[in-house]
Amino acid sequence: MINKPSLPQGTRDFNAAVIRKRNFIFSTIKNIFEIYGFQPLETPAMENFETLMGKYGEEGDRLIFKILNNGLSNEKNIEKTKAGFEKLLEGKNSTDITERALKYDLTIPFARYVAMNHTKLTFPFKRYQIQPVWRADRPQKGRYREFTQCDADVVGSKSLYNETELANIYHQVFCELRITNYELRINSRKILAALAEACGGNEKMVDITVAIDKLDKIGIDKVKIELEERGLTTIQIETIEKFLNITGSNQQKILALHEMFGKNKLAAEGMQELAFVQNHAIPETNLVFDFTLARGLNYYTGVIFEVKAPAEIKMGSIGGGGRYDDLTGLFGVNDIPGVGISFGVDRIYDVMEELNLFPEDLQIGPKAIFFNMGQKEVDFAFNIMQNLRNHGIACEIILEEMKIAKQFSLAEKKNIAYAIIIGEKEIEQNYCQVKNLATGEQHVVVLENLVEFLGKMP
RNA sequence: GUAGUCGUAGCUCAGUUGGUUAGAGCAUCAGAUUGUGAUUCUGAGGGUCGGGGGUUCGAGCCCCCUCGAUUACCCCA
Repeated sequence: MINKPSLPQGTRDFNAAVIRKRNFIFSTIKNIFEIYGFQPLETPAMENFETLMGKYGEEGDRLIFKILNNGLSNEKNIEKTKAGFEKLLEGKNSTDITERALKYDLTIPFARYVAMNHTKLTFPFKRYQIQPVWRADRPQKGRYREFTQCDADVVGSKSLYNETELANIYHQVFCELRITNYELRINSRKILAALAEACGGNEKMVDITVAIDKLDKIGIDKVKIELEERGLTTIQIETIEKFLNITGSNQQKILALHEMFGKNKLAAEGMQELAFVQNHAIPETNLVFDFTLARGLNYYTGVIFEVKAPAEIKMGSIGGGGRYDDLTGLFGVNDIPGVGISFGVDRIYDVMEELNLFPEDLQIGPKAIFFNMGQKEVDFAFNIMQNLRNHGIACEIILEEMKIAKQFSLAEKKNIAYAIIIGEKEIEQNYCQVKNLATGEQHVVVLENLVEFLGKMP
């Protein structure tokens, strides 16, 4: 009994039409990365499990796709396998069962790469990376188990100009994709740290940020309840509420924050960072200071970014990133600060599809197709076709005999621009009919001139 | 990991309180029509009703399990 074939949950096949649209996004992003001086890097689909473990928080670890070791049932491994499995059942991980995992993002593998190669790299080192990543998350709208990230990171530079450049990359990419009303939210972890300090200490930072990050979604009252559940006192919650009530323009927000934190050093630094980015960057309609922005990943230390899709689309963030002081420290190489951003191509695709933003001329097939007017004619046309191909003109020939009407609809489905008809008469008199399939216009072209003719036609 | 909704032809969907052999439109194929895409007409093929089990004289419909899709939560791009 043969089962119906299917795909693993959350994965997709991409047909030609989809790939052309995806490539449009990829090439737009890639070009701009290159213009800003970033160089490409690719890393393996899988990493050693230990490389990824513990880098994304508890929730993140749960979502890493683990790869089962080979040879588990091999006699000499069987004791180890059993012991390892016992550990798994206790909720622990065991390298006796899994030594490798699919990569979860591009940042940690990049940090691993930098740590491994830091003696050979020239700093500041700028790389971009466009590759699929995998997460064992439950799929839903805009969420896939296999999706592609486009990252750009600079390591070995503390300059805030990097943040500014990255903000401008976001702006330039989204303008080119015509997602003009995207929103780039930025915050600084230092401001959040200052808030945590004002609320009884750094160890409260995670609790506070996780809760206030949800303000948009669940509202102030529920945030307060969550803060209470997380052990914050009433006075501390009042402070946080005051913090969350800061609204207005970016300028007004800074003023209010200034008033609230006074001379607090961390807060002042954070505000300075945000102001710096704003002064060198993009329109305020796109750049929004958002002090509630936290971002889950623990390794961020300075400015953090998150890109929101246009408000009319219900979609999570379509990009994110931030500054990390010591990412490679996780791999034993200290003092390499960095900052990076990421584009979520799959979500950008969904947004563009919904807003109908893809250019119409992306769907191009071969330029010409030779109709089948009989076996002898095919034989003749084949050589003409090869000559076109040798001149770089994409074309094909219909090898099966079929009715003319069908040949036309076939050509149309393949998005082919021109039909070339060579029948008995044409062979005798050394010409062909070239029909523009979009307009219906038909030309008589002498065979010697066909390359030149098609070369000139759009 | 938790919860809701859904699953009938290639696609979009009908299908009565459970009742004969499960339907339509579109698409496909063949013919009218052996050198120009349309229209029209005629005909044809196509279904383990997601899968398994149960209740029943009888299940596409009711019950249980399971798989998949989708949406939301958690978290995230």
